[in-house]
Amino acid sequence: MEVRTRFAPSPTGYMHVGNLRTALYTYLIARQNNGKFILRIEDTDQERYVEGAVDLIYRTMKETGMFWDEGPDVGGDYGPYIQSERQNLYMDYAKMLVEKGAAYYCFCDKERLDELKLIHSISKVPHKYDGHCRNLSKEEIEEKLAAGVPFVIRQKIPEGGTTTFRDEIYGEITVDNSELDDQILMKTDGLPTYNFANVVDDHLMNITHVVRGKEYLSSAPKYNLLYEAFGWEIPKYVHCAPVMKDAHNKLSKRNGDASYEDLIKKGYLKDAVINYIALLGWAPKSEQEKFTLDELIQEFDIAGISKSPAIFDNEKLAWLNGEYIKAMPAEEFLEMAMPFIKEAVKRDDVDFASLAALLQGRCQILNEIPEMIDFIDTLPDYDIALYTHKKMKTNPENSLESLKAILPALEAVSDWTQENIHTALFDLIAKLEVKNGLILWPLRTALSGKQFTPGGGVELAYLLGKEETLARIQKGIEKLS
RNA sequence: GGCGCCUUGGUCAAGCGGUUAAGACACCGCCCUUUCACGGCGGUAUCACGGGUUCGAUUCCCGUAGGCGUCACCA
Repeated sequence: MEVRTRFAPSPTGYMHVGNLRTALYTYLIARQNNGKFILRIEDTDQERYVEGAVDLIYRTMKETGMFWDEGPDVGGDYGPYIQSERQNLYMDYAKMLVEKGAAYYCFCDKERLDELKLIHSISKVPHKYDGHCRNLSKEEIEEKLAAGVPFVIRQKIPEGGTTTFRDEIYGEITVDNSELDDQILMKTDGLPTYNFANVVDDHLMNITHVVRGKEYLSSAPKYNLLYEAFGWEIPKYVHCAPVMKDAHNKLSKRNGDASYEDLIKKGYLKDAVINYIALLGWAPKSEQEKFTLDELIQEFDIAGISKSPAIFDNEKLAWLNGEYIKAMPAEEFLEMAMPFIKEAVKRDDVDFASLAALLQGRCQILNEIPEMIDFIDTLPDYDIALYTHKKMKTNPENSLESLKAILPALEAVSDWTQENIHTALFDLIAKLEVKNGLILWPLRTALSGKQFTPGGGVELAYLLGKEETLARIQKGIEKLS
C-alpha cells in the first residue's frame, strides 16, 4: 500500500522549531517510502486563527525544500485540504456513528456542564462527562431536535474493558475505558472538534502514518475506538516527544527565539537548521552528522526517534551552521554575508571578496559579522595594554619601536597588494632579525584596536588601504609615545 | 489528584544480558600558528534510586523518586 503522510498545522501563528521538526519527520517518512506528502490546514478554531499564518507555513515549507504532493494550493484527489472547507461532511459521519451506537446526541447546556465541572473539582474527582444524555430515548431526541434545542454529538465510550493501541515509537499502550471521557465530536456550531475531524480526514485522505506531537498520545485510544466503530483501518501512529527550551519548558516564542524565521534572520542557514532539527530527537544508524535533505530521506528511520524530549542546543546548532558556512562556495557566502558586512562597514572602497574570505572560516552565525569587523570604518579608542602579548614578547615599549620601523617600510610599498605588503613586512623582519610576532602583533593591534580580528596584520593592512593603514600606524605611534 | 509516558556525561545521543559504556557539541590541556579561529592530538564527565530475575544487568521485571503530558463545545 502506498504510504501517505500528512502535516496538518493549524494557522495559529508562526512555525516554531518543534512544528518544523514534526513536518520534517512526516515529510521524510513519505519520501523514503516513495509515498505522498500531504499538507492540510486545520482551521476549525475560528477564534485562534491568525492572519498570514497559512502563508508563513507555505513559505517555510518551500524554503526548506519540503514540497507537498497534495494540499490547498496544489490540489489533489482527496480535497479540499482546508478543514473549514470540509465542514459539511463531518455531520454525516457523526450521525453514522450515532446510528452505530458509538455516539449520541447531548443537549446539556453550558450551565449544567460548568456546574458538573465545579462539583468534580471541589470533590477532587477527575472531570468526566456524567453520561446524562447517553441513554435518551429516540422520542426525547426527536422532540428536542424538532424544538431546535442546541446539541452536540458525543463519543460513546464502551462502559467496561480496556483499549489498546500501538504507537511506532512507544509500543503498545493499554488504558481502561473508564478513564476515557465521552468527548465531544460535533460542537453546537455544527463544526467538528479537532479530535473528530482528524480521524475523519485522515481516513478520507488515506493517511497511513499519523505523525504528531506526543501531547496527543493520551487521546489516541479514543481515536482507535472511533476508527473501530467506523470499521476503518487504523493508521500507524508516530508520536514525537517535544523539543524543549530547557529541562522544564517546551520551546515557545514567548521564551525566546525558537521560530524558524528568527533563526534565518540571525544568519543561520536553512540547511543547517533542517540538519540540526533532524538530529534533535532522532539518531542515525551511522556516525554521520551532516545530512542534506536527500541524505535524510535515505537514512531516516522511525526506529531512531527517541522517546524522551530533547533540549534545543544553540551551541550545537551554531557549530553545525559554521560547518555549513565553511563548506559554501565563496561567491555564495559573499552574497549571504554582504548584508551583515554592510551593517558595520559603510565604506565602499573595501575589497569585500577578500573580507568575506577572511570571515568565512571564522564565523558560525552570520550575525556575528558586524561586531567582528566594526573596526574597519573607524578605529576604536583602544587601551595600550593591548600591545602587550606574552607569547609574542611584545609590550608598549617595543611595539613603539616596531611601529616606527613599519611605517617607512609600508610607505615604500607603491602597489598596495597583499603580496607586496607581505613582502615588505617580512623583509623588514629579516633585516631586523626579530621574530614575526614582534612586528605583526603591534601592527594588527594598531590597525584594529581589537584583541580579536578576522585575519592578521597583512590582511588588515590590505583591507584598510594604504592611506588608512599609515594613518592608524601613526596614531599608534602617538598613542605609545 | 486520576491516568499515561519518560529517565545514559552540561547538551544531543549509541547501546537492545557479557563493551575499556561509541560518537558529536561544549569544556580543559598540548601541538601548529602572524592574534582569534581553523586543523591535529589528548583529557575531564553519564547508566536517577531501591529491590528482584540471572553465572552476569545500562539492557528484563517490580517498586520509589523526579520530570513531562493529559483530564475543554483548543488544536
